[in-house]
Amino acid sequence: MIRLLLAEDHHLVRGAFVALLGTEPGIEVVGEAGRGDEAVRLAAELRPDVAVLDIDMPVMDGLEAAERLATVAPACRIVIVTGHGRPGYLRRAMEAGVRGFVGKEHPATALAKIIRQVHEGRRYIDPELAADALALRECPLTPRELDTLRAAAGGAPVSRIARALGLSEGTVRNYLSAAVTKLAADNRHAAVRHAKDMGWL
Amino acid sequence: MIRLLLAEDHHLVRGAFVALLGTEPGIEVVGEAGRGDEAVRLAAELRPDVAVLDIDMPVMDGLEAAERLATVAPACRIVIVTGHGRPGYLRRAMEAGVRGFVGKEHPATALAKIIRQVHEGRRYIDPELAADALALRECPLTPRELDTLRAAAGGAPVSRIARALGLSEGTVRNYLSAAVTKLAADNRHAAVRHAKDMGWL
DNA sequence: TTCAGCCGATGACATTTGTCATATCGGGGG
DNA sequence: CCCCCGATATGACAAATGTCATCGGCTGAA
Repeated sequence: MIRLLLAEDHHLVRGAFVALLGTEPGIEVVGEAGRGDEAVRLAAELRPDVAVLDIDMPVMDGLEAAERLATVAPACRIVIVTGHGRPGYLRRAMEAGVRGFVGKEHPATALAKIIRQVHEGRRYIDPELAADALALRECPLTPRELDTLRAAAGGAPVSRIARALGLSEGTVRNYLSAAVTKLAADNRHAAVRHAKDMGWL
Repeated sequence: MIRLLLAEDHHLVRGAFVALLGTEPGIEVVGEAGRGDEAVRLAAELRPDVAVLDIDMPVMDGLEAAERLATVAPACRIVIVTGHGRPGYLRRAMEAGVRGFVGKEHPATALAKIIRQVHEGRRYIDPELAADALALRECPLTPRELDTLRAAAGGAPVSRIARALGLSEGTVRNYLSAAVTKLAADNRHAAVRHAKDMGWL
């Protein structure tokens, strides 16, 4: 019997997953969490064999939860489930030692099989998402350029970004200009979007 | 027996819903769709009693599908399911004659009950989302201002927006300026974000 | 009919951004 | 030790953006 921990912020979806997996022989859902930190706490307590983590959760996301689980409950194999296939997610998951990675586009019938496969110590990576990740380039931005871009998300004017980072306005513009150039974007807002899509932000 | 049509773009989630509802006595899932247009086609063909539509779907979203179903299959009662509780969605749904509206945060066990209730001709509105909607202010932007803002999302420069909408650049800037002023934003990008948050985009 | 409000446009102007050259300072690699 | 690179800054200039006044056409409500 595989003891499973399920983390997914949408209660309705989580309940549906429980119904889906509950019918599977050999799988038992022993815990449910709606946030990443809850999942970590429950995993430490329940010692499940496998944890299925959604990425998109409030307070602590599934990737951070996976990273913590690696130290808190190293015996627990992890399957990450994600709605939007941002490249970069997969990379982070791999670095955290995650063994399963599937998109929500994946056929539902395959999930139980994937869980069993991961439980046996094998890996499963959604081929669709793996293909995206292979095309993923290294981030060409320096750390400070990334900071600046991050602060620029949300449409703040240069003056506020400069204040937020404790830099001069000129410096901020230099960084943003460099980022825009490197990403071949029209302006910083497009650059922000691009960086987000590539999983660099 | 309630004949149910299920529309949800994420295959994994859809399959889970089928599992969840499949265990319910008196409910039978007769069709599944991954896009709004598919749902409309299937509803016309299968004549289900109730359709459960996710809002967030590619090509045609759940709200538009609901609007079309009102004419294509008027006997079919509709339950809308939504992940993010953008205000404005509820309003549109009500105008389309939708009888059920639940967030994905809703307890999963309640879904079957809601479907039965809607099938009987009663209504069910998620109290959480209803509260948000009551606090909803009217959108102060004119239709064209909204179009322009929409085209500005993603960081396109004015020149491209103008081309996309077939307007002069001056006009585009006027609209954007008006939108920025009305929303008390620093610039159009902040205005886009604000409008999105309010469910106006 | 008159008036208000939206649509679309133009021109002028101030401000914000984006770009570039250039400078200093520190750290790391050859 | 020297050189390069990243972080930080300044100044200058061009381009994009935001704001405002103003115009004419159209439509719906009073």
